[in-house]
Amino acid sequence: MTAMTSGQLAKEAGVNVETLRFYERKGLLQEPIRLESGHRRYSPDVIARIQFIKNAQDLGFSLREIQELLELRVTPGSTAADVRGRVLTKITDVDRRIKRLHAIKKSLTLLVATCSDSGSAGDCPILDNLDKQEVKS
Amino acid sequence: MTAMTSGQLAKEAGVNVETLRFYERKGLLQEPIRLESGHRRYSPDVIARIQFIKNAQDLGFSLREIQELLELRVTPGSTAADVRGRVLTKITDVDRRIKRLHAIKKSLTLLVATCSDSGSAGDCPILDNLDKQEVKS
DNA sequence: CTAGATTCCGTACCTTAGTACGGATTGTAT
DNA sequence: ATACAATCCGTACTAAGGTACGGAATCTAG
Repeated sequence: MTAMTSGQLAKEAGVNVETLRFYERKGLLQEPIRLESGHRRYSPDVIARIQFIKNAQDLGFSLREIQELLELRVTPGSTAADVRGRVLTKITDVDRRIKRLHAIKKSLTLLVATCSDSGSAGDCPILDNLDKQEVKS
Repeated sequence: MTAMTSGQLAKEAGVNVETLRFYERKGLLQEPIRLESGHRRYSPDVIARIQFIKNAQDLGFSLREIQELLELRVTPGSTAADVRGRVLTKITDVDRRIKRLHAIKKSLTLLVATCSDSGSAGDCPILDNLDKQEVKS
């Protein structure tokens, strides 16, 4: 079986059929050839492409960014350094988010320390502190 | 000036007027009294309430969660331990997100190491690796 | 008093990443 | 041949957190 239907591809790749159409609209998947009937016929290579998308998503890339990565792949004149740059930018981005979460955690931890675990919610110092709290990121 | 218009409140609190209506619809802000004309009249206390919301947002709480916190405040029978519990849950959540971001960063860093910064994008090993990459969270 | 600013309302729109729906065609198996 | 499954399409809907729009009514300053 050298070619597959949308249903088969969806199953193989572990995505919804609707998702295939969605990716196609977004330009993440090339428009496949069609039968006379209009039904799509996919090359099994598309499975790998979908894996690529999912892996990149797992690494924190948005579909927009993934599209750009995929375009780099085929754009003449684009260099490996370009690709590397995207990844480095993403690392910086991830670093920022980690820092921010650490700041949040710190604030939350301080907040918990103010609360003695007894008494009514209305008297809970946490709620009062939320009136003044500030997170530094 | 013991009472203020929506425009004044919005300005004082640093939010959009539309946001006030939005929060009202969401139940985050109590419906204010109205003039004969139907125009809203706010107590200056609402500024603090909006600060509370913004601070809690900064700490990673969603509007839904903030609403629950605000409800705890006035629900008879709810305890300080309840409030404390919400915050502890949020800390756990933040921890999970931090761990996940660390795993992502690690993978991205490994990815960058595979790329020699020269050559064409099509040959970049990063793109090949994205076909097999896996993030462990 | 009148112009221009503000506020009112419902609704639509935005982003992201899909999922769901419903009716019309095909494809397939018996 | 007939039934049932799969696919097609456009559109609408979801979540979250708002922002924008347009027309009507009201408020305020000169």
